[in-house]
Amino acid sequence: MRIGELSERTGASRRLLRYYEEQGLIVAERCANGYRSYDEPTVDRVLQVRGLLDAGLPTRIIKQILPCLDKPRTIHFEHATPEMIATLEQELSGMSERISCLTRNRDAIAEYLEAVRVDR
Amino acid sequence: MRIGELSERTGASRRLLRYYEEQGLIVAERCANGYRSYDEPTVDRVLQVRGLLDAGLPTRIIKQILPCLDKPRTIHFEHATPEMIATLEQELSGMSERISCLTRNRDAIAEYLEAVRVDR
DNA sequence: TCGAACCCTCACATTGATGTGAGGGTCAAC
DNA sequence: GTTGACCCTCACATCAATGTGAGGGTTCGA
Repeated sequence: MRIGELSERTGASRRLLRYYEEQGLIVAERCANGYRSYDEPTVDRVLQVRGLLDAGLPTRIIKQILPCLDKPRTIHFEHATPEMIATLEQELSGMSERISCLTRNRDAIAEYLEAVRVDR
Repeated sequence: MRIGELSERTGASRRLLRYYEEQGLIVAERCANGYRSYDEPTVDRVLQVRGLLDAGLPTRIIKQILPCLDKPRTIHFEHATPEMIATLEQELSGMSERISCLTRNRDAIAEYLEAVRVDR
């Protein structure tokens, strides 16, 4: 699949897809004419990247954790250096904090909306 | 409390606190000499703002939802315009998506860490 | 009364994620 | 063989969240 189709299927602009590649978040084959060529799993990959990005993680971190999230879940020990583990543990707790903050606030908003709806 | 103390207690730089004020996220009294003066609840407010910011919400949105999140939970109907409600509903589902994406990935990371720990 | 440790405003710099546009190939269909 | 819809690279623009520093007041204790 070429960049246009990937863009349509993921909602990410072409520019952005090239940026993700530049950041090492996705990879692209090249056709003889220089066009980028993507395989099917890249679609999910891009969606996951966008989800994480949207959740506030920087590309730098996403790049680090993506290899651990591949399916089928092969444990890539090459990535499991002590620093890597430490980074992951740190990011893990950061994500948990983020999740609870988001959840707390989402629930508060839901509660507010509920109250407003009922009360008028 | 002055800006220095608030900064220390929240972990936000002085510069950032002034920025939040500029964005309408927090308010500050002024002393006779022009110094900013904050009350106790501002500490929590700043922490909440930082949590939301870190979770990926822009100040523009945070500013809109903050009034709905005040405790004691007074329903501020002035804010409850139809557009406001629509914005909130939209933001609500966005947050839910974010939460599930974050949760999914956090769990995957936890699982990975678990596997790596056991396996070596 | 001097210095340290605060505070102020203003304004320019930076970083990360994006948009936009110029200048130019490729390719299929007409 | 030209047109339209793709693709390429490069580079400058933008926006939000921050950093940083200049230039200058206030407060307070030695």
